[in-house]
Amino acid sequence: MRRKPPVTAPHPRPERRAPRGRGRRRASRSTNAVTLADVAKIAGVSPITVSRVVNRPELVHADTVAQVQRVIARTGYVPNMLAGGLASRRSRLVAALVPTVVNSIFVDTIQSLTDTLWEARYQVVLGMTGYASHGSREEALVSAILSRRPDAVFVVGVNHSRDSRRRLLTAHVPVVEVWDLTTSPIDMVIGFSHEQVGAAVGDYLVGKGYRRIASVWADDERALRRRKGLLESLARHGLGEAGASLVPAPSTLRGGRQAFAALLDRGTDADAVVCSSDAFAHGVLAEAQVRGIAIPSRLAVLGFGDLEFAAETVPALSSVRIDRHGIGRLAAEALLARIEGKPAGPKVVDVGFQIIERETT
Amino acid sequence: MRRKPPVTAPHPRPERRAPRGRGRRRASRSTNAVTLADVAKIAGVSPITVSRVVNRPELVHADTVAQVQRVIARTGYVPNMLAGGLASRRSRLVAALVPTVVNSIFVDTIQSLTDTLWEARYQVVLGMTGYASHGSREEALVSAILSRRPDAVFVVGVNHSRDSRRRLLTAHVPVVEVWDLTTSPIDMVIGFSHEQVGAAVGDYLVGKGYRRIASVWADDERALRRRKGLLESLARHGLGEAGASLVPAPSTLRGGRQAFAALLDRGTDADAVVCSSDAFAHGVLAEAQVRGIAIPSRLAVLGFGDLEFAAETVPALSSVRIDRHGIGRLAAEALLARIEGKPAGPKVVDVGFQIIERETT
DNA sequence: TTGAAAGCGGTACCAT
DNA sequence: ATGGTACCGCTTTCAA
Repeated sequence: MRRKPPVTAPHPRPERRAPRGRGRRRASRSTNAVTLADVAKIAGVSPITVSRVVNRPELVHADTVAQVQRVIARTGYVPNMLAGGLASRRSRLVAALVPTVVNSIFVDTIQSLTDTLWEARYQVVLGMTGYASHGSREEALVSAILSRRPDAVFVVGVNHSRDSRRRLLTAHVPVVEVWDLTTSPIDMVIGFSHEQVGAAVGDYLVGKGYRRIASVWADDERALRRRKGLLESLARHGLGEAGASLVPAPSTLRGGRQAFAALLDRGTDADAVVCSSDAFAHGVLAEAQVRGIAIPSRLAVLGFGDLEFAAETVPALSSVRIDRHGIGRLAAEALLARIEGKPAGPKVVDVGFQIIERETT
Repeated sequence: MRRKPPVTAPHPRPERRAPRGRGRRRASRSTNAVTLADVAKIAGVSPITVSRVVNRPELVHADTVAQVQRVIARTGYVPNMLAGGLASRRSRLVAALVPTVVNSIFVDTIQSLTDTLWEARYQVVLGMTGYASHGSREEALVSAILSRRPDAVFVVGVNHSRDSRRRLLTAHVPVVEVWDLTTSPIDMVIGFSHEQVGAAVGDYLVGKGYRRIASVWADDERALRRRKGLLESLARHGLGEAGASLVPAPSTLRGGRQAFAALLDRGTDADAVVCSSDAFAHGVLAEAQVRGIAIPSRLAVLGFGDLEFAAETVPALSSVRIDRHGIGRLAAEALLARIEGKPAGPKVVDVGFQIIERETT
């Protein structure tokens, strides 16, 4: 099998005479790329054998593998996954739809998703949908991304447009919705209840003795559901919201600072401020520092997300911890299982949350 | 009707009876997806006409367009870009290789890149290479990503492994390296000189009267080149570095805070601390606040990146502004131009930088 | 303006 | 363990 034809450079041969199986054409947009067929010819094996060496070497004799891999290395062959995906109906691509990666609580989740999928030889195409308040392009993005024929879809949130949901359903692809909860997922959902977070925060603060609770909030859909939970909790305790300041998503330190300043300028008498994000809370701390508002003695502050910096602010920020990495990893594992056709796991996974008490409450 | 040259047919097979142009098989992995051929049949036109309606409707009669689009809408047809990309040799995909998106200064650049490309109907596949200090997987990623046949590649940094560089070169695809500068780019480079940033920072601080300048730094390659520029500037002024504390990338508030604490615990007498990132600088501010170190009267602090929060810290952080969005947009435009085969623009674009003086210096 | 034929570069299926 | 054949779904070329 060591048939080694005079191997030189892997470049377009002039030899164009013999009726090869299928006439070769070399399209105009020259792509002098080495193909699997080229490798096969040089290695003196059939194309399918090269394919196996690349994808399932355990099916091929070790000597053949070595021989073929040598040719691959020498020629610099790079598989064409467009062709492979088309033929096998597996793109080895997972689409991830997120509102944004800027100042975002989702990046750790994406990181874990990507890392876990990478181990399984999958790659992630990221689609940024933008927040609804900024004119979401989720629909166009769903179409665009489905045309890549992803083997699975990861999407933040559970409330999608009718059209998006239908497209996702009819794509016949595993879908995991994350960072929220619903009883009727498109396919699977891994997240937590925002209402519960809000309620827990309310109960916690009231339990600590705070009575005049204000909020600094992003006009993001999930965030607003947390606020709803908060207000319901307060109501149960016979309390109302002691003022609120809404800011457009995404959350930034600046936004939180300005929102809190607005709250103060309106003359709030709050003894606690709940924020829809740690970034906002950080902004509140900054503004409080400037105005000489003692925290937590005069004002408590609570964030959301428990980002890495929360433990390091001054004073250290109390927050709500979400297992951001866990969500990404679990999502990847669930999708992989579904792609492999493994028995379906639970449709709904509640990863819960945890209030982390630090110095600001 | 598929006609094979008789000469190649080992077993001249009897003509398929099927009246359909090409025998349909419906592979086992059922993909009851509507194809372009299905749409064509229903609409009573040829496949190529449907293709034109989707991609270049201006070439098709308006009535035909309307008719076909109606069928597309009704059937829920979603083009298969794997097939399209394979046939046309255009994937409409741009690969972006970045160290990380976590706590990252690159996200705005990615955002602008993505947005600009989206307008031109291109999508971005993000590859996270990881920082060298964490075991970079750039090489594997380059291979993996090139197998998707991107129409262009965007990559942070100019120092790649020999292998990566070779692969990128032989991919025969427009490449833009960003966030750094070199006289010998793979193809194009859009960025700024890190040495110059360091030097400018040194000159600036010395000019402001600071003499004992310490640094809180990430062990990232580009960051270290900024430090080199800083040290050279100090040397020119007859000064040395008044201590340094190195931290692993990526930059976080925590890392900066801890590094600064270490510096203090070693008994530094610095009158200024330069940080390799705004996140680090923010951490320095936090630690200074805790320790009651007055800023800037007792200690000046300077960041890098001029992230959105820099203007809002207390006191407001002086920093080095980079046109993060501009780099992303310019990179997208340069790549698009090259994809379209437009006359090549400049190979090297220096977007410069700007020292933003606020309250910490 | 529209269409027929011939691939693009792989993989599935079935033999051997 | 390896190979022959027929596609995967779309676009290109060339012609009408």
